[in-house]
Amino acid sequence: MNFPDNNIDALSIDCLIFGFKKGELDILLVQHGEGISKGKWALPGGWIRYNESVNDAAIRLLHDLTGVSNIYMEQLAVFGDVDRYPQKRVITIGYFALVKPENYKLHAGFTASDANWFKLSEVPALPYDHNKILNAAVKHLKHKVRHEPIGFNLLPRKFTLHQLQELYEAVLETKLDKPNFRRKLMKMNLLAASKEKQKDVSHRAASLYKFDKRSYDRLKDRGFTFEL
Amino acid sequence: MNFPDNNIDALSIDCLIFGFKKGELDILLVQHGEGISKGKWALPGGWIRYNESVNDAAIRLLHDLTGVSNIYMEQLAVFGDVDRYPQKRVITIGYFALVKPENYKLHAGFTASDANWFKLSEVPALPYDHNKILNAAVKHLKHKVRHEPIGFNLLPRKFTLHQLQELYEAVLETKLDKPNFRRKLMKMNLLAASKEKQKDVSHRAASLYKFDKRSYDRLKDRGFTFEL
DNA sequence: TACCTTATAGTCAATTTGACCATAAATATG
DNA sequence: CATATTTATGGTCAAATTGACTATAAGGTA
Repeated sequence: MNFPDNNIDALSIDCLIFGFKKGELDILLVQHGEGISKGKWALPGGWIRYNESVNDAAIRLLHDLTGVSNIYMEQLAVFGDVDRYPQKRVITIGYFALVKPENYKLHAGFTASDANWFKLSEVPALPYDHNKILNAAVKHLKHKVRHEPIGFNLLPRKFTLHQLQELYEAVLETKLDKPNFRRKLMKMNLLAASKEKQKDVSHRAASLYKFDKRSYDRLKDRGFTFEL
Repeated sequence: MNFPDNNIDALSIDCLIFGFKKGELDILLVQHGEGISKGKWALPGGWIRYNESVNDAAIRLLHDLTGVSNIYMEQLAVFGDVDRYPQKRVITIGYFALVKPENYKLHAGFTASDANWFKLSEVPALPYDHNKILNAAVKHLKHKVRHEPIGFNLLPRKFTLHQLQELYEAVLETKLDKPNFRRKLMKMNLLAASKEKQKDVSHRAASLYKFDKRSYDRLKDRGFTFEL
């Protein structure tokens, strides 16, 4: 098939890129340089090219922003209210992504005034229906994190159990009991202990673990479902 | 805002309408009357009008087929591969819907040769990427039915615990222990017993229950989550 | 060395689960 | 009409899991 390389201009993609740092969830926003909403922070997004799949478009957009290409990503939802965008009818597909701290740096080409991380608690008023989209994404994250082992995508490749607990506490907005949390996670057999320990802490160093995707896939085949 | 009343022709909706009868899941398909795939059974779908929201378009399409307007419905996903549709680039939004047996009759205007229910196990090869979309929908149903009380949307308003169990057995493709299933569901406090009993059975009649959405909403506010 | 601080291990009662068995209520049959 | 048959509904019991804690270990720092 051979399509001209132009855009489908009624259909856009908006990215909901979450990060986790200092015990808080972050979201990546960009500053609009032109148009009606100039100067406003908004969800990063773009147009789908005529000869690329919707998923490929999302991958491309996420890569352009973060420089990372194997990022955790999934469709969130389509937002298609008639008046969500001014002047013309634009339907957008929200893409939900989670990035690890090691990929936190923005891609070359972006400066802090172009694109930046915002604590979820400090997100300003966004243009269009972007606040609504963000709320839907947060709700999705809260739900999904309890039913599938995706939280690891917000942590470094190697992490301590305490870091993992802090993540869940931040996402679910609740406190968890340390020994119980630990016991539950360990019994699932999803974490592979590495020989390494935490460094540069002024107290006993915790063991570092990795999420063991192999084990998870095996368990899932046998009917296991992650629940927290 | 005032838009011309034409279509956004790069974007369609396809509906995945599930039903449940005789212990088996059904899916509603329509027969194409024109075009390349003439005579083939396919997912029912249509175009989004320029002046209606995407959700409204889905509601309209579902109503046109089933005659029902308060049907359980949610977005499934966007399917946007470049070559999913012949000749031109069409991106489609899958809508997932569940209908109760009392709404099983097709809307006037459709005959059995236009639109019909197919057992999931007897679905023919469908055009475009419709089999892929259907598979995604089945997977979604299997997952969601365990984490949210949506199964009731496939049963009559009043149902027996055994009917409910049969539904879960069909969806999850597994056998469940009757007394345990019963105990678990009852303890959730989501089912309101009606005074009525099953009729026309040649054995002890079972009590009929209704799903109590009020209770569920109250419980959910207090942090309850449905798990099966 | 004493003393923080956090990691990690263990205890115990209460609850939930899984695998059953028992009884009840209705129709069907001889 | 008694008895079999069928499904509903109610229990039991050991095993596993959870929730709320307490205890000890392993570093650092004063």
